[in-house]
Amino acid sequence: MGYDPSSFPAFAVTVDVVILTMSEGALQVLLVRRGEAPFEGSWAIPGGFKRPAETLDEAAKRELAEETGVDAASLLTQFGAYGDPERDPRMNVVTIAYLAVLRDVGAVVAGTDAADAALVPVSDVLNGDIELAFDHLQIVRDAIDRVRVELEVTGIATAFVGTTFTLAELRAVYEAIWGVQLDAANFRRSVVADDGWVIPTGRRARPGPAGGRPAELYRAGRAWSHGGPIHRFPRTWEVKA
Amino acid sequence: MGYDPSSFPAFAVTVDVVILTMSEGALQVLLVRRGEAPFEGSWAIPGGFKRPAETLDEAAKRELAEETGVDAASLLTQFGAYGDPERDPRMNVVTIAYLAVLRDVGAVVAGTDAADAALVPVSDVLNGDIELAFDHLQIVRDAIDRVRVELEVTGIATAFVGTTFTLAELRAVYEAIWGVQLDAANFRRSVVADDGWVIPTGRRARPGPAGGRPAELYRAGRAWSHGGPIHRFPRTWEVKA
DNA sequence: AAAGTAAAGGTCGTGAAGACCAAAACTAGA
DNA sequence: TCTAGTTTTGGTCTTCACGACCTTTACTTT
Repeated sequence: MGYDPSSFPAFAVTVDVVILTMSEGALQVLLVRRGEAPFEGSWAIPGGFKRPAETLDEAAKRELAEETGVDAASLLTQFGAYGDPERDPRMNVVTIAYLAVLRDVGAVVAGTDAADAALVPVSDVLNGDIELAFDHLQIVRDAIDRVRVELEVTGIATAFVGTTFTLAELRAVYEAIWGVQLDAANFRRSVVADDGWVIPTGRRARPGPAGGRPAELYRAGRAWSHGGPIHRFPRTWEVKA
Repeated sequence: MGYDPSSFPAFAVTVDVVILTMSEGALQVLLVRRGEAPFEGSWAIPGGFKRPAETLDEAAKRELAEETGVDAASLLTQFGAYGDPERDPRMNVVTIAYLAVLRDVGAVVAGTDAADAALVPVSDVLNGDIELAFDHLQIVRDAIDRVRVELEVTGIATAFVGTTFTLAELRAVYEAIWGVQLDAANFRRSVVADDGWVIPTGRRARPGPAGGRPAELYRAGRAWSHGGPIHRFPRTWEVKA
């Protein structure tokens, strides 16, 4: 690497966080309304400059805390870097994108550096109903792609629900993110067969307003480094090229 | 995002490429010997500064071409960003890591900005027999992790072999990367059942020096966006936490 | 010609996944 | 209190993917 250490192209480095949660049966993303140019007034995913003394992971954790008040997310993973020269009209900015999964945050607190913040359904973002600043639409798309495979390959699903949950709630996570319908009985079998992933508490949940047999309450057990209990794709795979 | 566009922390941004190939039945990584401090004389993965006018993908493609002469790799994917403040003793450097897969490159040409270059078995790197500069050991580890799941989840295996190959060669890719033994008959069944992934050419390969029935030659068909034909994990999954 | 080797093809048993049905346990309303 | 509706939970059955293992085919070398 033959270069002069003192003369290198300088870039701004930011960390952006796609914060996902389940709310009202749908997958939601936390957006902030930009308070200044460029893209003043439009929605964006929260983020900010990396500080010279912190790591990327620390920067992501800090941004998440500033925006939501949550200091420890259920999950916070880096999933991509974006550095197109024109992605920020002001200057050359390289951003490292993180995916955060939170159990439903009731009241979203607007962070220190955002004029406004809101949870919006990801479907509204993906189909273009809500326009995002910069290349944030692409970043959100990539985040969704990531969470979809993460759901299959790790035990990430429990990160979306509370500390105690019913199997129906857990099933709703898969159904919302994958956009499929899962058989309740078969789902239960797969999940409890995966010994240790969910642990029955012995307590039961109150049935909803429609009645029905009260569901058993579970809590999250161990996570998986590779291989979750539920799989999509009946065995027909999609073609890329 | 309340910041002053003119006063932001400046970083150096580099792109590093982990170049993998199969050679002599083992997974190999391309390393360059550093010609200057720091870590002068030790091995590193090739990389260099991102230029202000190019995208990250373009920078990776350029680095790959500079180092190997190959202008179009079978595969070139971004898989991680590294930005620890102390990762480079001279200054604050954020690097974006790419994974490149090449069919066996016979003669490795030392690039313009490297004193020396060589293919070394990844096992020698992973077990510490070969020490790498900076945090490049971690980067190579992550690259291997990535290629292992990519192998299962996409049709990436054909990127390691030539334009025409036998099923035994293809099977060797899986066996080397996953460190497993696969039954030749079952492997064949899985692969050809995945209609369109490999296409028989009708021609046959010359048997090796040990003799044996000549194998049919195949060429790569379409790739997969998700879901390859071969799966590891007999059904026992590893625990993370 | 005989022995050796690797590819290719077959068979069989196990087990996972999905479709579908039935029972259990609650709510709401008559 | 009784009945209808709803949801969870449990059961059965079929299908099919996967791995273990064996046989046949087509070449090599001696």
